[in-house]
This record gives sequence, structure tokens and C-alpha cells, in this order.
Amino acid sequence: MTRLHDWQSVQKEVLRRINEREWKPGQQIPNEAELAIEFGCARSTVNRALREIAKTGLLDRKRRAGSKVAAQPSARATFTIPVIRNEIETRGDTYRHHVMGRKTIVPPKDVVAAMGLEAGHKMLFLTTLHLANGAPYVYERRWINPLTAPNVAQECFTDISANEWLLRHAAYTHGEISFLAANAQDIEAEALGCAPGTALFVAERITWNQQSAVTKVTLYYAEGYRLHTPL
Amino acid sequence: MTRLHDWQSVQKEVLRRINEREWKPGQQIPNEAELAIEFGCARSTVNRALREIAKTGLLDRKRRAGSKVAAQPSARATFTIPVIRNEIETRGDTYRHHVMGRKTIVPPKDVVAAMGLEAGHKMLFLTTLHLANGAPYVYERRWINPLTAPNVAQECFTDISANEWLLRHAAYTHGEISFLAANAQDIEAEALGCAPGTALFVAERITWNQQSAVTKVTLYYAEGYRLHTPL
DNA sequence: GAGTGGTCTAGACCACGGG
DNA sequence: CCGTGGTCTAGACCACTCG
Repeated sequence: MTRLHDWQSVQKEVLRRINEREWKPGQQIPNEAELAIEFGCARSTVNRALREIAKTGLLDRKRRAGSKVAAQPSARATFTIPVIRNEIETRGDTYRHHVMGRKTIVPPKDVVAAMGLEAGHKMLFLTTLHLANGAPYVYERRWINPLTAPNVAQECFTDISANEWLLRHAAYTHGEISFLAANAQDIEAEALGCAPGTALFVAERITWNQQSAVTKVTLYYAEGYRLHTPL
Repeated sequence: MTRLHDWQSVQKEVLRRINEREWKPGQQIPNEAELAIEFGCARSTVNRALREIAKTGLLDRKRRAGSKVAAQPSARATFTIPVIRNEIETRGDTYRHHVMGRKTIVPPKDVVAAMGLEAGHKMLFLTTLHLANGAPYVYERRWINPLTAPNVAQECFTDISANEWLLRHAAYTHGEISFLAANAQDIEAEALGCAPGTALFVAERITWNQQSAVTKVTLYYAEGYRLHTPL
């Protein structure tokens, strides 16, 4: 073994040993200090390498108990949820969007519950169609909380989509996202130009600023959409 | 400003400044050395904090150019793709699975292309139904490459599912996963006990060991499934 | 050329948690 | 209790890239 000086080399070597079953699933591996001696580097270098591997789920690390190869490595995939415009323009296509509807109303109770709103609180409701090269790409239904999105009433969203406007003007601290499949209802089918009943890929996102909900958006992707990522 | 000694405190403070627009999107922030002085800690502590933030996409970092707040923070979400059995048992439900079909055949050409196989190469094809509390949960169609999965022919997969068997016995170096929506065909509808045409959430995964494909699996989740994660 | 992030090192202290 | 990972520090060198 030549000396491994950088954490990425150490990582690579550790991954090799796991992959080739030199260290088997469930098995304890040498501790950081021992590996540092073997590889001829500082312990912090080994630490960095093992820490990164543990983040992928391939190693279980515990103080005092040491590091073990995970018995059942649960794959972890990191998705980059792109701004729709970027997603389209990255492929070299032309992006356009079109605000189809806009009202300020009291939302239905499932939205109130999901966003944790007070009863009777009015929200801005926007429906938007995003187009790639003129073809429907995503149909969006969005609720915006006027309290957490200052001056939202004055924005017409013709030049900039609600998503981009919110990214620029409304802070958020955390959120959640779900992906699911849904049969196209008449509204979605008409907007996206597909047959009613078509299976659509749907993303639903809610974002918060501290305790207050900022926006809840449901995106209906046109037929054939795939969310793809390396493992 | 009291002294911030640990990288998580530094991270928190930096996130606060970004969130409260003290540092605006697109704006350059002070370099690591300056922040280290301001916070009264070592530069490596600041480095760790900023590095972690950059990984979420909220900061753009470049040598010589320094660190900037991202103009359009693209949300990144990390999903843990669980082993189906764990997913079910974690909820306190009972897991069972049932191998519905098994043959060794030359796969159709789309599978050959996706996995990069030689023409005429035979693969093991398995269809499996996974059940939660006796109810259909996932219908699985899987191709396994006998060359990269040693002794797969001798395994009956009644006690252990193909996924878990492969995790234990077949090494893999990388893979890819896609999520999409599909209308249930007759086969899926019958297996999952839903109406044909129902929108199903589908996951498609291919894994590789070095250059050789190990397995390609398509998972059809029962109606109502959601993939959920915090942002 | 020079400023900035990326990393390595040796040494230290500490928190957690298994035995 | 005490071994292990988690982290901090000060200092150093290097790689990249902007001007």
C-alpha cells in the first residue's frame, strides 16, 4: 500500500474494500487511528473520508462502538429540484409561462390544514402553465400567504414566474416535498393537452419561514416526465 | 457577536444572514479568513460551515473568486431509498413477499439497451409482489444479470427478496434511479388489485458493478403512494 | 501574479455510549 | 470507565482562476 495522502484516495480505498467484500456487511472496520497509521496520513484525513461515506449510508458510525459496514445499505439519492425555467433552458429549449387564473380567497380546508393556517385567512391562489418550446410542460396550482410574501398583491407574474419571484422576495427556512402519481382530471388534462385519466407525475411542495407557511404549490408534469438521478 | 466556536453555530449564523437578506442573492460574502476573525474561530471551522452550506446549493464557492450567495438557490433534497421490507416494518406493519414468476430469457431490446448488454445474453427475469399487512404494496419486475450475480440460479427468493439477496451477494459500484407516473396495465392492476388505468407511482433503478450491469428493477407502487422528504 | 478556497497535519479536548 | 468518533486549532502548502 502506497501512502494515501488525501481523503478522496482514502475514501476510494475504503469503498473498494467494502465493494470487494474485504470488509463484509455488518463487519467492524479498524478505527480511525489504525487506518491513519496504515494509510500513512493524519487521523483527520481518515475521519473526513469515513464521514463522507457514512453520509451515503454505507457505513454506520458510533462513538465507542466504532465503524461498521452497513448490513443493509439504504441507497440515498440527492435530487436537485430545479427551477422550472432553468430545467427547460438547460436543455436548450425556450421557456414561457402564462398565468391562467388568480384570486384571493379562503382556501379549502385540506390546504388550511397542510399549511397550518388560521381559519378564514385569505390566500392568493394562482394557476400557471409553464411551456417548453410552446408545448405545455407543467401545470401549476399555487397558494401564497400574503403575510409572508410582502407586496405579492402588486406583482402580476407575467415577466417572472411566482416561483422565481418568491425565491427573490420571500425568505424561507425549511420545507417539504412529496412526489406522487395522479390521474389527470379535466382541468389538468385541458391545460396540459392530454386525455383525462392520463397518469401524471406530481410534485407537491410546502415552504415555511420560521412558523409561518409561505407557499404551497402542486406541479402537474406533462405526460412522460421522469425525475432522474444517479445513485 | 459572541464567539462562535463550532462549525454548526457558524453555519447557523451564516444561514441567518442569508435568510434575513443581510447578504443578498448574488452578493459576495467575506472570505473565510475574515469570517474566522469576526467569529473568533479557526479558518477551518468557517470552511467546514461554508462547505456544508455550499452543498445545499445556497452558496457558490470558487477559488480566487470567493463565496457568493446563490442567485437562484435550487433546492436539493436527499431521499433515502429504503429497502421495501424496512419501509413497511418501520411503520409497524407486517412484510411478506411472493415470487409470481421466474424465467431465464433474452430480454427485450429496450432492456438490453438500458443495461448495455450483449445481444442474445440471457437474463433472469423475476416478478414479485410485496405485501404490507397482506395488502399489495409494490409490484416488482426485475432483470438480473447472472454474470454479476454469482449463484443466483440456485436462489429461490422465498425467504429473502431479490433486493435483499443482491445487497448481500452482489457488489455494485454505481447506479441510477428514475421516478415517473404510469397508468396501470392489466398485469399491474391485477397484481395490485386496482382498476386498469389507475395512476401508479413508478421507480426504475439500474445498478452496475464497474462496467457490467447487475440488475434493472421497476417498482410499481400501489395507489396512493407518496415519496416524501423534508427540504 | 496574487487572492481565495481546498486540504493536510499534529496535537488536543470532549461527548457519547458500550461494556 | 474508557475507547471511539467528533471537533477545534494554528500553521502550512497547494490549486485554481481572476484580473
